[in-house]
Amino acid sequence: MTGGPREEYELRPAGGASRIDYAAELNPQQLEVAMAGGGPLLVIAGAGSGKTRTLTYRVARLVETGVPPGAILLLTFTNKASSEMLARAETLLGGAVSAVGGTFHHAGHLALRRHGHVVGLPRNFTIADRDDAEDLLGECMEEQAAATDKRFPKPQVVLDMISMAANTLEPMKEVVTRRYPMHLDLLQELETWQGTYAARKMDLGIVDFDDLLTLWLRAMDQDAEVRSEFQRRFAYVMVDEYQDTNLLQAKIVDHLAAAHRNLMVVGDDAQSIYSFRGANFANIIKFNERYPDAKMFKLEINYRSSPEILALANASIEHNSQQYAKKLVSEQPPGPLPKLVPLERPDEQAAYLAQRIRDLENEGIDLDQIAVLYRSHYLSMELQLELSRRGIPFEIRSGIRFFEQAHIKDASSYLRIAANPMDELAWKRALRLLPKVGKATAAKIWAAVSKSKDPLGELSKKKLPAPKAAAAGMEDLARTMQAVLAQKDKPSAQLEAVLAGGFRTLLHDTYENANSRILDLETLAAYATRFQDTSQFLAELALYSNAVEPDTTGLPPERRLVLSTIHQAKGLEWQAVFVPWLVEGRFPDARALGEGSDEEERRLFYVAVTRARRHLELTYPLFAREGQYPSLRQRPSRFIEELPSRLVMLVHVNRAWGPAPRPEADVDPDDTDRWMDGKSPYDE
DNA sequence: CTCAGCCTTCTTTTT
DNA sequence: GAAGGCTGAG
Repeated sequence: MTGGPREEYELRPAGGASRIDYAAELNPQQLEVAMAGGGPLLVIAGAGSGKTRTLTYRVARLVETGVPPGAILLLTFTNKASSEMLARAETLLGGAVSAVGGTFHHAGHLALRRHGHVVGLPRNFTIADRDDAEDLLGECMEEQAAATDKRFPKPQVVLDMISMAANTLEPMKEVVTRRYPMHLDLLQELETWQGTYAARKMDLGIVDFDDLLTLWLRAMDQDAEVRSEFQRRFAYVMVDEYQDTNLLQAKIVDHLAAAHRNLMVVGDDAQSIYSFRGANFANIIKFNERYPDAKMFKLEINYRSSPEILALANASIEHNSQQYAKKLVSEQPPGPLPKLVPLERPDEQAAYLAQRIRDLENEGIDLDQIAVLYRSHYLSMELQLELSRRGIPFEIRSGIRFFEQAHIKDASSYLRIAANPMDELAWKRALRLLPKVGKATAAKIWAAVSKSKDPLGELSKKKLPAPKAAAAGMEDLARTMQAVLAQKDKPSAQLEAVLAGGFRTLLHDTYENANSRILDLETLAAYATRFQDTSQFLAELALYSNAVEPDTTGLPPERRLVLSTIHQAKGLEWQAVFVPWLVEGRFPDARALGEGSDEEERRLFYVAVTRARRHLELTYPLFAREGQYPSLRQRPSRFIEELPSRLVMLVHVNRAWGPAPRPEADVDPDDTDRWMDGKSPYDE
């Protein structure tokens, strides 16, 4: 192994040959990072501090100093981040960079296609998305006579636990004790399900999202050849959003960098917001313990927000105890004070937001430069109604994902069967599309078919345990599958075959908007032409599950207001940002608080406010419905209460303003008995 | 056994 | 306002 750390690609000065004037285009802090040599580097990049720019210039710099682009591995958190960064590096260098970049899951997928056999995976494994995984786990649980038992948590919950164990590398016992103590009495069962679920996936040649990382790590752990191949291939490893990596990912990174130690991790501890899915805050906070010789850099100059907005952000995050000391300094001219706006009720809040959005638009701010960022998706309900009523166009970043829609998954299940005839989930999905075939019949047919070495061959035989009513459907399926198989590894043609083989008709029979769904599938087929391998195409579908819906209208994109969760807004910025629902229980979220300290929620608040460039407004309702209680006085969020009052401008909104005002004590007389049971902890 | 329709419930964040 | 559970008809 060419293990030689820094010898392998000795950094040489770019000299006069460089087409980039680094010193002119980067600030001194950024420049240091871009020009730093090899070895472990920790970059604390504050919000809006030009992190992507800095990383881009570093990639360019490495390439200019002789590192082959293919030897640079850039691991990111989202597909968007990696493609953006690579694209910018290419522009910078004026040519294809071909550095290897992508999400951890993407890299894990490529690694397993190559080396999966080391850990017992067949070459044609298929990827199960979250829904599939839940189904499969549900079946494992049912086999243990569990699903019907009401004591047992739902597969959804159990999968959360299994996933948490995988991502934190903790034994199930630890996960249950720490995060699900109410289920401790079920530990035995949970461990059994965990085991059968893992075994079942292996049998069927199915991997879930977590397996893409778990098995990748296992392959490197077990096989020195595999390990050193990665270490040789990627002489420089960079990790973006390091604060959101979990222990599993950290281990993978440690393996990759073990030989050469050319590891640069970039992140902002103040923006660590993914502990709910196992992110390990300690990865970044204690990086120096694992890499004592690491050099640390800080990017603290903020190019995005006004000093007023940063003052608020800095003041808020100060309440967290665990963090690297840093203070964002604004490069922007002074702006208006952030506004704090209490409203009477959620309806008034929505009306206020809509009105202010119109105001800002009239002041010359484009709609797509305005965002409403909320803690949880359901908090946008009233606002959506209000915006529709007023005809303000908006787009929601979240919700239904294109590739997760039923018709997309249904159609691709045929391709999955073709790629991996043992894919039980795909079989059942395809079978259940047939008339008169439901859960039970599908299971029977699968049981019969899966006994054979050639499940697909069984399909054409007439002996399957299908009811007479389903016979015609079975024939259709057999015929369609033949057509799909005939187009081996041409996913586009395969999709066309599915459509032609009765799926088009099926959609018309099932959905009112069949035509738009057919159009979706035709668009997908067009997109699929770039793949020469059905497995690759299917993996892409699973891994890019939140890719934006392809534009089938052909119309120019409208300028729209953005509605988004804060999680999805990370890394983005807008001229004006509204953060509604700042009351205890909603933001901070009651459930999230239950998991421990409020520091992650505060970081979420920090992320939200640092998205704003010039206008920031924080709003909350004084009264709101809570479950069966139609109107309870709300307590303003601690994130508001703890702010020094000089940092915000308190705005009082005339109650007569907005939609029809309601009586103060808005209690339905018929509901009073609910108030009588004395159980409400909220009475004030 | 399927499937439609009516019920309740409970609203987190996602590769 | 979606999704899951439950019921009853075919």
